[in-house]
Amino acid sequence: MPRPRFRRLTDEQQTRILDAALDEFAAHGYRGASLNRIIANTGVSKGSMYYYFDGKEDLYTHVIRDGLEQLLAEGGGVALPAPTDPDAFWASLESQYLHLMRRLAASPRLGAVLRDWLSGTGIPALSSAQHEAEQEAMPWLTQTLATGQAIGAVRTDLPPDLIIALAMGMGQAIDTWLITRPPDDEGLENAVRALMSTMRRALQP
Amino acid sequence: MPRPRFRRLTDEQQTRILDAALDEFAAHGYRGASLNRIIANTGVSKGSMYYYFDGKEDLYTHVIRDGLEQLLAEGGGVALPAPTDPDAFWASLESQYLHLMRRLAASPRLGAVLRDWLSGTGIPALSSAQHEAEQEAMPWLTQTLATGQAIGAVRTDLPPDLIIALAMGMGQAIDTWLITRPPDDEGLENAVRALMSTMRRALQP
DNA sequence: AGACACTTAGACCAGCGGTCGAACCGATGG
DNA sequence: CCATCGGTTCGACCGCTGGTCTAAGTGTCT
Repeated sequence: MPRPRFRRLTDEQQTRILDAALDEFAAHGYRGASLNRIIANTGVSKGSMYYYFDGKEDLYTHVIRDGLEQLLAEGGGVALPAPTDPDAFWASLESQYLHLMRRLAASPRLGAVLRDWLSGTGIPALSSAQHEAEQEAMPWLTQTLATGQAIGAVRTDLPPDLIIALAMGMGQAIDTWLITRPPDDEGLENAVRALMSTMRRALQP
Repeated sequence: MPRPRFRRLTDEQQTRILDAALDEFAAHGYRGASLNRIIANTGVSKGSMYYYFDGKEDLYTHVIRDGLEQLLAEGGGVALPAPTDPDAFWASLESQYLHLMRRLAASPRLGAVLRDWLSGTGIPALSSAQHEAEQEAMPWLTQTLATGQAIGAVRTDLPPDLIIALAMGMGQAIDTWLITRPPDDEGLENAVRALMSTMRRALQP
């Protein structure tokens, strides 16, 4: 989504800009972030920044997409060998979720910015960023849901998007709850286990 | 939370200001709202506004608290005669929740501003507003949870605040899901029923 | 009448996201 | 060798934001 010009910069310049942006967005969220500060930390001029990106939202979208890609790329996104019974399905989900949470815990800046993005569903100015980046995660969600339903692991008496919304809502609840705790790995594992069993109670047929 | 001076204004002036604020906050959320616009619509001068309120956040907090109070006052907050068996507990919860949602559907401005407030948990600038207004709803939540656990309607193997977080997360999921639908009353009733049964699955012992 | 606290008013501030025209740079063509 | 022309860089500038501050009004009590 950045102008193609941006991709023509040297990698060093690109990462320099994206890094400054990630810093700022992670520290202050979308609305609190100052594009001027990002620009100052980058060293590039304002005119150049607006030459590369359409504006603040465009830059934000790019940071989010980049982060999601990076997060899902490493084995998180590709489906494991399709489970054929409910137990295996939920176990696989749990391990994937744990994997995801571990990666998020390992890169706090990315975690902060993604959480900010997730919570900002209602901000109208960001609807395009929303749409843009949702394409990154949605296919995985719907497909996982579909296989879950196909093998009888997930109930079919609710609209699919409602099921997804419920799952995401519970996940977010656990996530924000976890943030307030000391994030040792054992606690994380327990929380994820608790979440998945609770989710299974709610979402199985 | 407004300065005491504000309460000394005539009721008409107070509602004039609060109404303009509600309008603006409902239309643009906290961050998108323009205090200058509120001031212009109010007719009062900037100096006076800052004489009554500490600033934007203070005004927002007051609007939220006022709205919550108003929402919970009319029979929503007071506990029904304490149910003594799980079925009654969940049924009572369902009816209260339905009542709440109906009232929210009936006053869209209040709904908009409360949703904005709920989703903005992460905004650090609003943490005080958060704290302030949470006092309004928290006691009811914890007490309801406690009675639910006492009569065996709610599981006790998870930390109480986690249970509350999960319930709120599911509620929010349903809520935002509902917003995208045509909000006829029958649909609302079905959604609430689905939510409460799902919540019960997840949260009962 | 004078003093005093309360209230109102709006000019002013730094910072925001975003725009814009001038300057710079390397390649191309006469 | 110079002119020209896209692509790129730059920072002054714009209208707006939330917030501050001082000066002027207003009412009341001595």
